[in-house]
Amino acid sequence: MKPDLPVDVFLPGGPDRFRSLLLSWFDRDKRLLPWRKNRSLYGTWISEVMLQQTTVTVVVPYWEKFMATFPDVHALAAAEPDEVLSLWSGLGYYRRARQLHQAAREVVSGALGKLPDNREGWLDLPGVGPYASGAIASIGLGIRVPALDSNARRVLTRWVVSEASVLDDLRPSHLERIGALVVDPERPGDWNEAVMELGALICRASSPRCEACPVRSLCRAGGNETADLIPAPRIPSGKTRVRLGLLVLAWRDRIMLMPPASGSVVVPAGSGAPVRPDVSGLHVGLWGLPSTPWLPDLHRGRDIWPGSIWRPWLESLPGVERLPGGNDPVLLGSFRHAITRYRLVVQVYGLRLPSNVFLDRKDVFQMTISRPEGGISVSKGGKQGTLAGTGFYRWPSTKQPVSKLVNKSLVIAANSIV
DNA sequence: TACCCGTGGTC
DNA sequence: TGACCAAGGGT
Repeated sequence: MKPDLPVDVFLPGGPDRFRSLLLSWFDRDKRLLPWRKNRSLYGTWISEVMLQQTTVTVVVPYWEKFMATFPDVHALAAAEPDEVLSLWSGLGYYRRARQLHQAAREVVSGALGKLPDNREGWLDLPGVGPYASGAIASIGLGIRVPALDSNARRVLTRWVVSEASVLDDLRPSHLERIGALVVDPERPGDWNEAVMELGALICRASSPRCEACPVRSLCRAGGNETADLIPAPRIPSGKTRVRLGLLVLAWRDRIMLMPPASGSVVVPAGSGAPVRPDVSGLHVGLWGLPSTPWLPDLHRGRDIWPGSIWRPWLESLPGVERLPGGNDPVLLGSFRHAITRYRLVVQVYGLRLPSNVFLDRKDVFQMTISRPEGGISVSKGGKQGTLAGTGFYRWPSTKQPVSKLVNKSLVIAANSIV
């Protein structure tokens, strides 16, 4: 793998044959995805951002709802940040939503006044990097540029490298060059999609289906039956074990949420007071359940977060000096969850406050969830609305009852806490 | 450069 | 249950 080797050594079988086989397969076997019908530049942009590190099946419903709510860049730019985040709730990587919204506003208020018509223009927008700018320019604008995501890198690497021992010789710059050379001049967008589709369906990271591959006859790794060794596996990074408690504080027909950390949270930090669930940049801009701080899980299996730790804070609320059943939340259960580099053990506590306690203190809780028929609505700063206008962090749904308590069934939790 | 940022599916 | 990974970008 030397950079001065002839092109046909870099491109086994030659680019024309490779393109022809792959595009024919793509035309026949490509998935019918919502953003592939009635293509638009805007819709392509939204899909590319949502698909970053996120699987297709997860993205589909989010994309459809997003497009229905914000059908064009003007609608998106005119939205409140909270509305955009709410449509992202559950999708993860929430910075994408904030940057998408910011980019829309830059587009609308910028000199151009419309979406960029070249790759460089896209690259200037927040949240659009080397890959996404190439994908949008080729798929949405028909410009002949590569779009090298992890799928494409894997496909190209296996195509040109037969064994793991020479992987070190294939530098990133070589891969970039190969990627740029091989883009189909007539159908650049279809080409980039085809390479990614092959990587997603056939040339998978684990257990590649070489027997079903349309370009197997040209593929060095496939021919050598070494595809599962290429490219080299990444070095895993360690997970930090963390334990935390969540408080489901029910009052009347409501569950308490705390406002985004960027807002004015008057609850004093320190002993006993609930905090926002975000830690060092996680869940920025989202509302969330009151939480204990995240602390190292040094005592596995032990209940080191008794619900009583919130007692001082609870007793500071008006009318909560002494509750009939005591001021200590009860442990409802626990679940495990992983967020990027953290492995969490989450213990969920519940406490129902008597309905005659007055809790409409905007300086403590700025939003609560209530439960009308047909959905969840919120009161926020005294105004009624629906949850489809407020982003909040949803803990992952599992089949465990406890997890349901803190997710889509917050309503149930409100009624189940006695 | 190596981290950091979420979530859900798969084996 | 846990490791791996998916249409990456920002710092």
